[in-house]
Amino acid sequence: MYGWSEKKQRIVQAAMEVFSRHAYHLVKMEDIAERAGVGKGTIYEYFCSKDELFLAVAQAGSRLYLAELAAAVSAGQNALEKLRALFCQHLSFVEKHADAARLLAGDRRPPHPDLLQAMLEGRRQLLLLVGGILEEGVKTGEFRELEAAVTVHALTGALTALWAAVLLGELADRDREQVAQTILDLYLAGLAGARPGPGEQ
Amino acid sequence: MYGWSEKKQRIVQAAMEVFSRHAYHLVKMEDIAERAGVGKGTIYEYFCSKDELFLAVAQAGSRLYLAELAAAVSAGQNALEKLRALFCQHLSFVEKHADAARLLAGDRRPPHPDLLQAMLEGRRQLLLLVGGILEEGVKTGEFRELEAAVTVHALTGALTALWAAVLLGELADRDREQVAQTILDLYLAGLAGARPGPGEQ
Amino acid sequence: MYGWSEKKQRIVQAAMEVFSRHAYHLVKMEDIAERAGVGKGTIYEYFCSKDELFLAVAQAGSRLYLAELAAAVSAGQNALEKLRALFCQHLSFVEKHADAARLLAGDRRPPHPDLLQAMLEGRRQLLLLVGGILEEGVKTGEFRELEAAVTVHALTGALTALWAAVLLGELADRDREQVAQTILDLYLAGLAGARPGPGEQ
Amino acid sequence: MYGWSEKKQRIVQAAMEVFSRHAYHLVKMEDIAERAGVGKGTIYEYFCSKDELFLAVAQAGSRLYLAELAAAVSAGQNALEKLRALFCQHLSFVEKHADAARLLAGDRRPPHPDLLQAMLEGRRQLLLLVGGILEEGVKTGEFRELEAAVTVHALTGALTALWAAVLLGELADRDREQVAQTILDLYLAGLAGARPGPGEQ
DNA sequence: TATGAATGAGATTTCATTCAT
DNA sequence: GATGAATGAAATCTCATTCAT
Repeated sequence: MYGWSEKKQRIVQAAMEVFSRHAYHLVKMEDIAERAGVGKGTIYEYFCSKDELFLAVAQAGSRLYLAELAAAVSAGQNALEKLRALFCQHLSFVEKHADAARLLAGDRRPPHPDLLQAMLEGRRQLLLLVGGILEEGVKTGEFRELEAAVTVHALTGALTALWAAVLLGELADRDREQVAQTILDLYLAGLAGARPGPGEQ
Repeated sequence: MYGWSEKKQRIVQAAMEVFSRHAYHLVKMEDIAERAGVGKGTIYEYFCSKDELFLAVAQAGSRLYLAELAAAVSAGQNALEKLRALFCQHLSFVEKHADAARLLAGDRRPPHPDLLQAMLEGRRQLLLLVGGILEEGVKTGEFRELEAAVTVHALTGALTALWAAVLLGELADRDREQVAQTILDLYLAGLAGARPGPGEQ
Repeated sequence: MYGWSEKKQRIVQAAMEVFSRHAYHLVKMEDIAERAGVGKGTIYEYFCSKDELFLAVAQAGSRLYLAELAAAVSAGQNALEKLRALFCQHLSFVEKHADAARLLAGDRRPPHPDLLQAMLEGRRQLLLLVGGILEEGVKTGEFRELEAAVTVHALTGALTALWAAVLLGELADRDREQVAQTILDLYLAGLAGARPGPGEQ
Repeated sequence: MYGWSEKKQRIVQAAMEVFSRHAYHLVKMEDIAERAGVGKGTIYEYFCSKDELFLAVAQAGSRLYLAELAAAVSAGQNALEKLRALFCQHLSFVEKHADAARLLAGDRRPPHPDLLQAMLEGRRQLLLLVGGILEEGVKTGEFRELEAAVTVHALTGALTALWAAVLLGELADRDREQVAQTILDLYLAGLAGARPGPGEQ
């Protein structure tokens, strides 16, 4: 991605903006070309099909997201800090990269069956990242014994749903930190438990 | 929906099967007609466009889901039971109605911008249902004080993610009850808390 | 036409109303059926195709027109009277049978090439009728020597154009008799000649 | 029309040839494309719909006709000469531009109601042109007092009918000049009057 | 390399016609 | 005879893709 020419970058950026706002079949190559400020044929210098372009865009978004997330998480010293970093970074991302978030939260189904595996790759990475945090927490005793392989879905599902809520403006009046804290409390203490005091966090 | 003719039902059923397996633009009206065992033109006797058919299918799936969910939830005597019913019924649904679940978990983006509001209706209903459980639990003291408007997204997000996991076969080896229990534990006691004993459940 | 059942008549009448107002390809068999108050399939009990129905309608209109015209003309005692009757009756027709007039003045091209000859039949009849008047007038000396085969087109063309003008409302403020007289004057005396006195008419 | 690209011209030309020979609904876009030697999609680069193409063709024919007619007429020194020029040029046109004439003499009804006004424009222009000749003639005393608003329809109707006759081969054996002279005599001297001597013409 | 005019496969949709009732 | 639900051939129009410039 970093070796990409400036023009290729422009095309991907434009495509992300368009694909994130409209369903795949409503997006015309010409729309993307226009927004990128290049000719329609130029796109085909860099991508051999609309499908491939979509995949590239989805993967670019996915990689950007995962890179930022992984970086933030890895800065945490323990599972708890990592979990907090996960939620905070995740919520930051949707603000900085609304288009990418909209794309990643949107169509799950690939535009062509052949791309299914490629489009599931990002999901796998995220499950690994979150699963890793869970397992680390269990190992260190920060978290109780739990079934990481199931729990991980609850956590990643929450992430996606938070993006959707933000993008639909349903959390527009809320502070990001406050939202992250609320979610963190939920997953740490549960619905029934007392809110942990500041010292425990 | 119950006043629909048998043929309309067949068409919706066929459309759900096809739309749930392939992206909107990959689905041809002819595919649906063929699967429904009717002529292509017959679909247009009942739906004026592909868009409208898709919407009808999405709404049929959504209504079916919400009806089953609401029925199960309302049988619970308190918030805790309702939450358990929510997860159990949700996981049952994906087994009985894999197509509907695949459709509801799939495309978030409407095939045409005009349909956005209609397609968000099901989401609103679900948020109300889950939000209601949370608020009831807080009122009765079953749950601690919490921000229902934020928490609700974590819960609904988990639901969707569980479907995705099931549909991708990632939970194929797990018992549904066990999964529901794991999730329930997570949301009741949190990651840090001790697993509640049987008496507390 | 007189042996037609009442239902066939209703269908032809409805078809005339619709075909006279909209281009052939904009008219749906269902429109006609609805206006006739019969089922769509019923039309096919009487006519085997849309083409044939159109032809029947055109011919019905044509026959009605020619019959009325011929009757009026034949009442004239000489060519001059016949010519006057021609114009008067022609202008009456568009008032009494606006739909038929609109149809006859409208599409010249048949909806299918095979129908060309049939649709030219009415035209031939009209040319014969008008040509006959001319030849009679020449023979009796009422009219000067002239080329009937050419002149006849000028006269019939005027007829059609007058209908068009009436149907477009361009002669709405004029009395029919006055219009007929003006046209008659034109053809009798020409543009340059003096208006013939009443005794000459 | 003169700024049109060569390809657009080809398309209009091909469309005129096809539309002039077959009813609107029998003409397929592919027929036009094939005759123009372009791809089907290429037509849509220049015209957004079949309707619009038809309108463009009709207007192109109409403009060509009116331009040639107006030029010929304006060369006449007086009303009489103008009237003669009108008939001569009119008859020339059908020989040089049989397709355009066939189209203009054919369907009066627009393929879509919305196009009615646009398609009546040419008619209006012709009525103005002919009406102007009549009024000039009356003013200069070349013609007697007459109702131009009515008479004009007789003249334009004759024009159309002459085209029809020519296109149907009914005047195939006649010399154009002779036909024009016959018609001119009719309108100048009438049916009853003596044929004007050469000096009067 | 960059372009966009040209293309035509392929999609949706219409509607004349059929035929079981 | 009368009906209208069902049909599928066929039309318009779109748009991903190509390729001459």
